[in-house]
Amino acid sequence: MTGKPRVTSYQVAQRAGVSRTTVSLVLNEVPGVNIREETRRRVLRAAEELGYVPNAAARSLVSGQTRTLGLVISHAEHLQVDAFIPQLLYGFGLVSRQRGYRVLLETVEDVTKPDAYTELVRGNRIDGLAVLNFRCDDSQLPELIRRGFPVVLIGFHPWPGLEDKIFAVETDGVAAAIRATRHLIALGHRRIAHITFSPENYYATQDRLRGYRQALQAAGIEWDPAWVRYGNFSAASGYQAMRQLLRRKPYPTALFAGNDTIALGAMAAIHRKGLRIPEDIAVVGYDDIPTAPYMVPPLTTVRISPLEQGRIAAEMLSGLIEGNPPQHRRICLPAPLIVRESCGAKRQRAVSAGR
Amino acid sequence: MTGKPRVTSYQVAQRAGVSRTTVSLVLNEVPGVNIREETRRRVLRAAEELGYVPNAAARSLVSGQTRTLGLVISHAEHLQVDAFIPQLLYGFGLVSRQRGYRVLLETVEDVTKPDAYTELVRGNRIDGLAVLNFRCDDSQLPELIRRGFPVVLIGFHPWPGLEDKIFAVETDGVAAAIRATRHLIALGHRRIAHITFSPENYYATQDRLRGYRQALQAAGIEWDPAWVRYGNFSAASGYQAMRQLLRRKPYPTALFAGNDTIALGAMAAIHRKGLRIPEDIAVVGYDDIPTAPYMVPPLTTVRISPLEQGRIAAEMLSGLIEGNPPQHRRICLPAPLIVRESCGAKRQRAVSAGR
DNA sequence: ATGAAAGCGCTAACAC
DNA sequence: GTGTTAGCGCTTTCAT
Repeated sequence: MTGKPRVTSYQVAQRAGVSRTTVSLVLNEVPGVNIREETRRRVLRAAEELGYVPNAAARSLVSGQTRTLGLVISHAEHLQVDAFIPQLLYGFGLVSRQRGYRVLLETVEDVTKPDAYTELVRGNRIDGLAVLNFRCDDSQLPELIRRGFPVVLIGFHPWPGLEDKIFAVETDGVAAAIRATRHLIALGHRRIAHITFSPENYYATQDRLRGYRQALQAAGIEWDPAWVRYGNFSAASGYQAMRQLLRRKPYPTALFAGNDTIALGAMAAIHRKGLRIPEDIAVVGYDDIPTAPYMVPPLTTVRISPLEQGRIAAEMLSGLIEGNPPQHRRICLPAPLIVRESCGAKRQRAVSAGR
Repeated sequence: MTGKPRVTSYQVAQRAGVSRTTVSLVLNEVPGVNIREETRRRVLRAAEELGYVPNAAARSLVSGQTRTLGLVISHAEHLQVDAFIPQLLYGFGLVSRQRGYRVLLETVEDVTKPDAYTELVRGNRIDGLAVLNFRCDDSQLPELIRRGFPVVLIGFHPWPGLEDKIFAVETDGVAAAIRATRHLIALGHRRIAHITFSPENYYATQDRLRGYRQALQAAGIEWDPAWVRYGNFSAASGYQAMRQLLRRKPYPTALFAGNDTIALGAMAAIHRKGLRIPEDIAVVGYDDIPTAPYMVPPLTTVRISPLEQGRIAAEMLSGLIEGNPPQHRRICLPAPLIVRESCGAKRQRAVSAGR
């Protein structure tokens, strides 16, 4: 396919007038081996001139290492609408590259058929695995973890019997949801609706629902199932769900949306109905996507840090692979409530700072 | 690292009572080789029972193939704010998986140091390369293409002397920008502003600027450089740019935004100024991101098809690798103008259909 | 129809 | 210090 003849370590050795061993020793800077400075130079020069790049397959065949990290994204279809994943990807890629790893992206559609990433592991394509949005009923992952394969979860999910073997980055979704809901309660709201994701979806979104209910309960507000609606991650689903909520009176006076995209859709529905935000209905979102400050009105929301989560996941994983397990098995990032105007706590003024 | 002993083709052969050759023959379904049905069965069973997965490194070492596609994203920081890339990723991943390829994601920060993906190629980590957002001054890629390495560009960029060697998916940005601008002109606007990206950025955005200018010129409207502002891909930059535009009178009566995210930011600035959309200022975007129908008001915009572009890129690339070059070297996707309400052509009514 | 043997490009234990 | 040699696990002629 390529016109150029392949450059192997043999060619380099020839040109430098040494053996392939020496080439390997020099290029890999093997510690504890002293090579004459002049030889060293010659090898480096030869490699440079020939544009030598070691064959990854050969190297990994003998070393057992691939210098590649697997990143599994189940529910890949969310890539289309969710703003969390790309930012995570960015952070993950950043650190991976810094540490000399490639990223193999595995987008999984159907997680119930979980052979997808197992093949990566068994086929020795990757040195470690970061998993996003895994399903509760995924059976392959626990086995992998139990066997000691380096795995980092993004977003934690409790696994009976495996708690002390799991490495994870996460945010405390329950606490954040409580904070968001309590904020609305403190503003005087009692009819607070919630739009979340289909029940069988992420564990993370169940957290938000749980936090929402706990906050209501703590405030002595009775929980009305009719005020909880299910959508997916899209603005369209938020729009639909909000329309349903607005179909019967009394309206809720506040909404805690499962994410910012849903919030955007819901806000469109509210505007359409001729109601004002936050005067008629206050809105709080979740994610703090980059466009949140520019919504109408600017969205009050919970800030999670996808970029940071990506960075940390890559750091933990590379550490794990290289035998430096992170100090803490579970890193829980803060998820502060960013108060803008959609909740009614602030009056209209300059756009709040972005991120 | 893994507790389990590695399963090699040897183990399978042992268990099935055949040689490794036979195992390879059976598992790879090598054409032109007849193997007794019973032997075949035994091998398959043994492999199944042992959970055998061929070692990728070994296989690629001997075959020279990796079954891996490289996807290079330069300007990786755009992952954070741009909605185009994740959708593209989704489409690309979808088709890649279908065709039996893995995806190696290479996020490049600094494209002027373009060793990044060259290592992938020379190190034989990938069978082909898809490149998004490459820079005009990238010097490695032409060399790769010239050598016959399978490369597909996402978004075309003219390369003198290489036109007949390039494979690309693209949309006609100039035509789309003309359509968008002309639409505004037809609505009676003559003071039409444009917010685009920094000049040294993508070729694609230069297209939009060019189309904008051509449309103005064709309508006999003088081009005023003061009405063109530069931002990056973010809503924040759109907000800032619009504020600048609103700083001096007369205001533009219409805006053609370089992308939807910028449009969102600009719309926030317009609202903040107490002006109405579209009555005071009409807005047209570019991209048709999934949330466009839910903006306030719903955004008139140009629909490009990132998912489709991703699919096609993966199709072209796998075809190229397997010796089935696509019929057309350059596939140019339509980019229709989706008219919603922000341009003022439609009056307020139900939210337009999503995508 | 099946098996023996060579070799892909590299690293690392062992000689010299 | 540097070269020789033996694999890593697989595919693939070439014999049988």
